[in-house]
Amino acid sequence: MPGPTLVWLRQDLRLADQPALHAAVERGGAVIPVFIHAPDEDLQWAPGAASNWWLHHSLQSLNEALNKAGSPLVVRAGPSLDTLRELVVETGAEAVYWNRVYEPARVLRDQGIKAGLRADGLEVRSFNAALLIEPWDVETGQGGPYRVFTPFWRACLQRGIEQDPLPAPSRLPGPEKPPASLTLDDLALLPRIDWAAGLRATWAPGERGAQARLERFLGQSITGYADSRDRPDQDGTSGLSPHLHFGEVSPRQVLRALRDANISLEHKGPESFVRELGWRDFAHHVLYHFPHTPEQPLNPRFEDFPWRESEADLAAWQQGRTGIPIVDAAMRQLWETGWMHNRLRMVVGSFLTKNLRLHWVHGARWFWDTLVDADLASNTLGWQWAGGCGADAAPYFRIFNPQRQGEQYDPDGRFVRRFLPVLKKTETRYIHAPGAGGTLGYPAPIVDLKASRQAALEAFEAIKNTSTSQTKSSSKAQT
DNA sequence: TTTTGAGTTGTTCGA
DNA sequence: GTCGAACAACTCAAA
Repeated sequence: MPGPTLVWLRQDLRLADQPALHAAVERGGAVIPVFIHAPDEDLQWAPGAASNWWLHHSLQSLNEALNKAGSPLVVRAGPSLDTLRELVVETGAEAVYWNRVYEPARVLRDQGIKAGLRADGLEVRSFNAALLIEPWDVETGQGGPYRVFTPFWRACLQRGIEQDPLPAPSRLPGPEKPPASLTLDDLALLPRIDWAAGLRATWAPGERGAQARLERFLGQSITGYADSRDRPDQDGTSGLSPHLHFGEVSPRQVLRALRDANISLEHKGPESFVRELGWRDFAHHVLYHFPHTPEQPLNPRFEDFPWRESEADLAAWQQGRTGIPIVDAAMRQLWETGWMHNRLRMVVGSFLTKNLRLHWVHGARWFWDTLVDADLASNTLGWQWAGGCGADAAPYFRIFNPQRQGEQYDPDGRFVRRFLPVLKKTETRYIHAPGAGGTLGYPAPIVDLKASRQAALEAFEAIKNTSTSQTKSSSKAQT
């Protein structure tokens, strides 16, 4: 009988299609699932408040499932390597398994941990649980990483993205004597002042919540997804982003569910949804190969971009009082529900970086603290794209007109009225520009859209020919 | 090495 | 309201 296996859980908080857990059961011997709280190891990108709220509930749900299966979750706090070593001593574990993560700081950390534990004589294995294609699985004809989505995705599809998900273990052999565990409350992940009512009303963290969300999406919205996904006034998106981030469901399981429901990937809706899963992988690809991008522009020309600094404007944006209804409603949706519709992320991102001309990192930081789906890869890619300095080969400087976006994608103003009750009685023809019709209690725009657009174009002119946009060389790391 | 085709999500203007 | 063209002429990736 082999000695126990520690399964170190991070962003893979599920039992089904769980490669590390599955391999630990296959190995034989006791299986000890472990969660280690070590936010310091994420350096300046430690999880934010909304993300921690989700994590608490996801761990709670996971613990119930693990208990039922026969081996309760062991919760610890402290440096990951030291904690794993302590647990090895306490349990007599002979192996440590985990599923890989791809954030630069964690990649480095995990390399060190793998080497350290192997030097201790342990069997260490890591697995892919989170992506269809891992960052090193595809490369360009020249042998480098991709910087443009479409060729990346073509290469992924050519390679094949479907793989059979693993079944959930029916039973987990627990240790004879379970090691001591902290309670979830000990981790103090929940806010001290309870602002999470809107989150509770919106979300059901955990593996079952993820399955329910997936089933609802496949039953309701996937057929018309190609169009309805752009409509914040409709329930047209999957809402799977936080579940995917925490690994409560895997993209492989999502693909399998599509197949099981006889939904053809050839059709427009499903095809565009699966491409969004591709964007998720692409974000991980870019972050892995360009680890400086959470703070530095992928396109180095933007190092010289003349960003403005204005705490007042930043605060107005954060708090949803810019005087642009679609922007303000979106920022309040974020604050209340911990989530924002994808199109609105582009709209508020463009407004912050182009109209207010504030640095995109300010936006990335605010999203990081307020999103339940905050993910370093996706957040970084999204904000670099919004700022114009990222993986977007378009030959012009893209500036959204938020009023126009509102009129186009929230034509009746239903979304705006939902999050800005002060505009409840505003006529629809004025709902996206109440400044023109005059609405009591709603601020005038803090910036003139036309003039600020012009100023952004001029600022872009200033850096256009400063240098070639050769990206910084990538620093590859091994896992 | 050089060439070629193509690139998530847009806006404005004028017919 | 709708449609097509102009915008300005950039990079990426593959052939």
